[in-house]
Amino acid sequence: MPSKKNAYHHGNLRTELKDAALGILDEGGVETVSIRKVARNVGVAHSAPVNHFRDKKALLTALAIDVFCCLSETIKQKLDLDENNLSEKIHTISNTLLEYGMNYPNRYRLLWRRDYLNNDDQDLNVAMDLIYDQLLDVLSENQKETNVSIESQAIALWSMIHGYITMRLDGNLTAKTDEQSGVDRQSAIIDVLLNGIKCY
Amino acid sequence: MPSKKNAYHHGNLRTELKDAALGILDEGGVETVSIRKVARNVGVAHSAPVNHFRDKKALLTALAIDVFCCLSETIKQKLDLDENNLSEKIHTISNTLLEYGMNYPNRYRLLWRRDYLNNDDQDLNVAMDLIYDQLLDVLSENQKETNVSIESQAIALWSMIHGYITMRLDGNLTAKTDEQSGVDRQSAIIDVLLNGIKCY
DNA sequence: AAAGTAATATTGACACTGCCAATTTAAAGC
DNA sequence: GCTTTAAATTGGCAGTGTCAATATTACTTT
Repeated sequence: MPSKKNAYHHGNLRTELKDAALGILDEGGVETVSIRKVARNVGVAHSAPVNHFRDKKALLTALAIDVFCCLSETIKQKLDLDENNLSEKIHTISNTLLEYGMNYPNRYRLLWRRDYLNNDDQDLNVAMDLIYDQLLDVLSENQKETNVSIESQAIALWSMIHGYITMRLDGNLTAKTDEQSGVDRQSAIIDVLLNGIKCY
Repeated sequence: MPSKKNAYHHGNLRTELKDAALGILDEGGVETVSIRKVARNVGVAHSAPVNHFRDKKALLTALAIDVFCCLSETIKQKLDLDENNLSEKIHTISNTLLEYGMNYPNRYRLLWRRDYLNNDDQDLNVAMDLIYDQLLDVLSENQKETNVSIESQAIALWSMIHGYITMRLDGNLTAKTDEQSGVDRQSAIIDVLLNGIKCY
């Protein structure tokens, strides 16, 4: 039933709307996504989407869920790929997220634009937790005893990665190698977290 | 010359526009700020602001600059207050930023909404660097030799603080105390950065 | 003081937006 | 075959940012 061309009832309008919206999102960011433009690109009346997405937030939320799932799936695959040690796994997660953010900046940004999303959407929140849970899993492997909880470690890591990517995407930082160690900045800040600033 | 009431020429319209915009920003976030609404609140024609702010971005950029300056000034004062050691200074910066973010969530968010700001505005970028430079200054006090550069340490710290605040403001995290150490989460993640995750 | 210039505010308009209501069309269920 | 339901259409409303033309005031220069 999904293949009905030139029909009044489109058949798979929902999917096509998402695809079109994703295209517009990639192109110009979430601000440029308008329901009417999406409808226009699909070739359908400006009010047709309402049957599939209650409002603009519903459409964008659906996109964000897809992105979250895709992203956590990618991380999962990379982690499963080879049997790395703990610190390598952390670098892998960090690099995967950064790479995705650089490749799809507007998709990554959408994930955190809560003002454009239905924050109460349960599917969205479940999808968000997929990544955080992976961090928890990886950190749980650590045998060394620590002062603070695994949760705080995961939040510290998650915060740092997200903050760094955000700034990179916003153009506040540029891709550079660490002036001292010679590794790229992304790896350097992860190393800071792993080893500590160790003051005094 | 700033005091001219009931005059055709307002006198200090620019300042009043900023104040009104700040009020709307605080109330409902950057999305709810519209030039027309600002003009209405000030009691002036919908197109009057154009003489003082070229467009909406110019108005919001002016606000962001003020916020950045106010914020870095607050940090400066708190750091000068007493002669703390390095780790305490870092906690102070972190706490100050978080506190400001919790008190003025929409102002803090505005700082990073580069799509609403004139990114090329030089004053804005200078104001942004005020905070980062303070981080650099504090970290430069560290005597211990490190693997990575001060810059990477500052970026790591800045990223983590910003990422954490962002998530807190977005409701992805709630205020909690660390399950293990008993200190608040904000302090806990700073401690993670200071001491390191220490895996091997 | 008068005239001319620049700054500032007003009004009106345009194209765009999200959303809503009423309507038309097609599909599905009995 | 008829009814019900789903899906898409059209038209309209209030709101937006921005522009152009105009009116008003303030400042400068003579």
